[in-house]
Amino acid sequence: METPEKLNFLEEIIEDSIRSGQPRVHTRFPPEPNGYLHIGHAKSICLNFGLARKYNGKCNLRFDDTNPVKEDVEYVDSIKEDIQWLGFQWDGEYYASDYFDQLYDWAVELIRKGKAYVDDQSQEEIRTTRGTVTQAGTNSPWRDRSVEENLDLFARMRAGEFKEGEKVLRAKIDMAHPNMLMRDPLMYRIIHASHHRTGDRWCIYPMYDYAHGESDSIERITHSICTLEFDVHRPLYDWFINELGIFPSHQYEFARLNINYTVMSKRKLLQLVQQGYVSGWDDPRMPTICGLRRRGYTPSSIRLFAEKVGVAKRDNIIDLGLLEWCLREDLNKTALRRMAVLNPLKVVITNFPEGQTEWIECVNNPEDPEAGTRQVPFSREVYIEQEDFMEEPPKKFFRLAPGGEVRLRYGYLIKCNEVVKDADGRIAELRCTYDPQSAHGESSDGRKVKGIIHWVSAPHAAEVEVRLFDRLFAAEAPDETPEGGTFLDNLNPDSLKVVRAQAEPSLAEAAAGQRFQFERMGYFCADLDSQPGKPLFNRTTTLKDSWAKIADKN
RNA sequence: UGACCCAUGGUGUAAUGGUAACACAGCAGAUUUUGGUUCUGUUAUUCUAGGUUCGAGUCCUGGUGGGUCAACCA
Repeated sequence: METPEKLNFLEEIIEDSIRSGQPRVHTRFPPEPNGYLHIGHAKSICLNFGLARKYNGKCNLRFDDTNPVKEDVEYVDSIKEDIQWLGFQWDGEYYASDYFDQLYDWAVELIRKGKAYVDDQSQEEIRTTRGTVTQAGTNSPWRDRSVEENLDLFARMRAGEFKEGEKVLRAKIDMAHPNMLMRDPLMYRIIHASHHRTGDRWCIYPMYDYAHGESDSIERITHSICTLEFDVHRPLYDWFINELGIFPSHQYEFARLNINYTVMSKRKLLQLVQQGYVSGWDDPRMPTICGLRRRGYTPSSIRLFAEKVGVAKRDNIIDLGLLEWCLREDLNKTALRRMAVLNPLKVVITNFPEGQTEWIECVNNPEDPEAGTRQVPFSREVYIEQEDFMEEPPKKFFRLAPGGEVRLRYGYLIKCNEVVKDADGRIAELRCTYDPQSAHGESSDGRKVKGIIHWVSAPHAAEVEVRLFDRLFAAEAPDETPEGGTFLDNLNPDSLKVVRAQAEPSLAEAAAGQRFQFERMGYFCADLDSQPGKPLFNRTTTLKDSWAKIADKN
């Protein structure tokens, strides 16, 4: 039985057009190269490339590079890297700047048709005569210049005869239009700046609204999808295409992705970087794609997330927990298990011979038999997690306590006989005995213990640096601040904690980018700066922790 | 106060005029050498008022609530 597939509204639109005889699907992902991509862009990438893939169509990568003062090649490189890392490949690499000549010719055509004019008003005058959302604007005194004069002035704008702000080219639509964007929108402005691709060839640059639809049209894009805030731009998008009589691309809008406990605007992310609140665009706490990558997220977990959040036109705030769930879903199946103790407490096993090492076979991944096993050393002195021992355990505490017994994961049962304290009364070490008959899940008399804890042999342990990340913001909606506040006030002061951990020896040789599950502690990834012999791990995310909930209730 | 978009469990997303469902989260239990994983069960949903219809989450009208738009940004 085939279950009917649930289509999102964009797929509905595409399938409608297929049914009516328009089978071709061509999308595009159109970033401006003025910053790094974030998880919100990942949703758009998955949509554009995913739709093309699903309907045997194509998806272009097009850089919307119409504003030379904001853009840079540094960004185009990072954008390409991020898209490929996510698992997508574009069918063509294009730049809006490749169309500057065509766009110029079309502007001349609109002037000839009496649909565009050169305006001499200042920026201030243009702003005030545009009116407001409730009041109509007023016509520019230059609105009715002759075609010849407009042609001459526009050519001289291009030739560099005017200073920035002296003149602009405007579409002649309707200064009383209820949609503000239709009140004689600007098509070209003068910018005497070098462009990262066209250099100094141009000193007039097209605005987004004039360039975007035409670029889509040139590439014969069938479905131009963008976020909701461009909805009011659609009439203008259509207006230019209609007036020019060119290939009719169509724009469709979907709700952008929002996630709680983070910010998604490029401006704010830039601020975090520039003011040093994070170490860079790829700080593992950032919602940027490079940040998530460095943190240890997998491409497929992000694709799964994009699929799970779906696509609609309703504003949304997705729970960060869903992204983490998608990550664990992936990593649980693929990450090799290792043992590392983040907050070590020394345990001496008094009845284990001094100087002896026993090698214990440990499963690399219980979810994947093919991952095999490894040998881990065991000896008289081991480290366990401080939080796995309590002198006065609460109810349902299955871990170690005075007189209590737990199993060392993959190893023996140990019983705590003595708690040794230092001069300040702090627990210095535990003295335990082990049951030599208790390997492989057994015990000398058939008794069962509920607690299983991870451990590392002290003399064999590798000391490693581990960075424990928490959410960057303490507030669910960091943008919502009281009067006079900023989103920076909501930064989580404890978003980064660095510890020196004791890890099983093999971890010392981890290569940058390798992912592991440290049993019972979470998923970790060797950082970009990690080197064999001097490893550095990022905690990608914790494991689900149902004990924490029980402990909270106590 | 203008135009446009949106409104379904806590969070998302479906239901295409005919039994309101799925995922995450929550809760309860089973399994488990990770308090992980897996499995089972379970709580909880159509903004509001009218209208059309045998029948409305879906169509229509009004209201309410949220969002977008007044950069020579994209």
